[in-house]
Amino acid sequence: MKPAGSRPRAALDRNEWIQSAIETLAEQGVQGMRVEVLAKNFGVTKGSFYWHFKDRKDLFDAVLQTWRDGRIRDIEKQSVATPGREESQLLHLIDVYGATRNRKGISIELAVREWARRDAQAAAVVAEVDTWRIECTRKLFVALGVSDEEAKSRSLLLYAYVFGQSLMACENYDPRLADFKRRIAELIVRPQQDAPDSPG
Amino acid sequence: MKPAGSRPRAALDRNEWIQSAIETLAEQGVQGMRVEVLAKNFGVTKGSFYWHFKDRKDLFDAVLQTWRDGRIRDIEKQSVATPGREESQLLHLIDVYGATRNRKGISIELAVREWARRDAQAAAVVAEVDTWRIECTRKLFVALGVSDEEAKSRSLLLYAYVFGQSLMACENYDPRLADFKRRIAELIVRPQQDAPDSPG
DNA sequence: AGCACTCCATACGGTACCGTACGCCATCCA
DNA sequence: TGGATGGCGTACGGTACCGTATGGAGTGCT
Repeated sequence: MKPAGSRPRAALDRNEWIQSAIETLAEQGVQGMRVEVLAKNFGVTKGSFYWHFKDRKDLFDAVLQTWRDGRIRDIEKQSVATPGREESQLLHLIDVYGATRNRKGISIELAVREWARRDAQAAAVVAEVDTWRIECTRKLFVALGVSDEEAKSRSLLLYAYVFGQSLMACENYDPRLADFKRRIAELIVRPQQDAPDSPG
Repeated sequence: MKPAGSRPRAALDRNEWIQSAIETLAEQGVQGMRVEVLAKNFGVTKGSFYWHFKDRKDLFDAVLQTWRDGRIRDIEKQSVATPGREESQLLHLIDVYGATRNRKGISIELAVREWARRDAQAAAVVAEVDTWRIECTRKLFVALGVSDEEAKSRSLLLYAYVFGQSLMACENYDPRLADFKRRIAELIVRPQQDAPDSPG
């Protein structure tokens, strides 16, 4: 039995390094995942790191795979179609990526995509995740009765919008921003523009 | 009169450093703008750099201001409303940011926004540019006859979409991708969903 | 007790940077 | 023709890293 909470320190495993690296990735980008800095955050030296990992690239690969697996699980969990509730499921999806909450998840997303712009492996992982996501929302749209083309288009728009939104700095543009976002979400999700809603 | 094309090398000025730094920014991100690397690209040493700039931050500030000024000029140029052509102007805007051409401009955009996520000054510049852009497209939408709220919402959607699009890796998702993008652009720009277009 | 194995510390060499101090050459100006 | 100044090279100290080599404390096994 291991001395789980003893003073010196519990032994680290690969996964703790990976989780810590992902947090650093979110905060500082790829370049921020530095061996000696991660080690210092744990209160150990890099001797420990090089016990668990061959080199820095080994950590990078593990981070990418861990992110990929987590995303795929999440996507499947969030996109199981519940007949009759597809529209609110889509709206919920947009809301989840809405930057105010889930700040950490968004940061990781952006950091990985930034990474992908300059690294082929990361780009491949992002492509895989994107394809999964679009496929799942496409099914939700199809369940709403739109054509396949329309469903794919709207899925693309949905994800491009949510990611692009988190890139923009418009918090102070208009106090009614939350209303605007609701309006946009409905424009994306509604198969047909119909009812004009009056203020009040 | 300066010896403009003499063999040794024409003297550099601040602006050449700044332009080179912006290219590096697009390719490698903020961390890539390194004094000694930029100098080596010019075939000089950093002695030259520190003649033109106080320090690295001085270059960073200049890069941000240069980008800001260029964007503001571009936005004004692209968004002068031509009565009766507002819809095609908006479609053209979406097209310009369409990643396939204008690759360099997009790279700079993304790099600056990545920068802005971790630097308050950059964030302020991005906020300024975003506000300008949204304001200009808002006017175009208003000229199309939609309400102020709708115009602001669609402007937000438009820019979030184009930036988000360049973050995604979906080139191989479907060969009809170009069609999808056209469809999306029209969904964003059209004040009212109306005519169902049949295939063929 | 003795040994192996796990996990980490220490120490080292090497690289890529930042910023500064200072020197050198060309040009312009009186 | 000499002195000021613009523009850059050279050299240095310092820091923050990566990766390796090796030692050493703790634990389990026999």
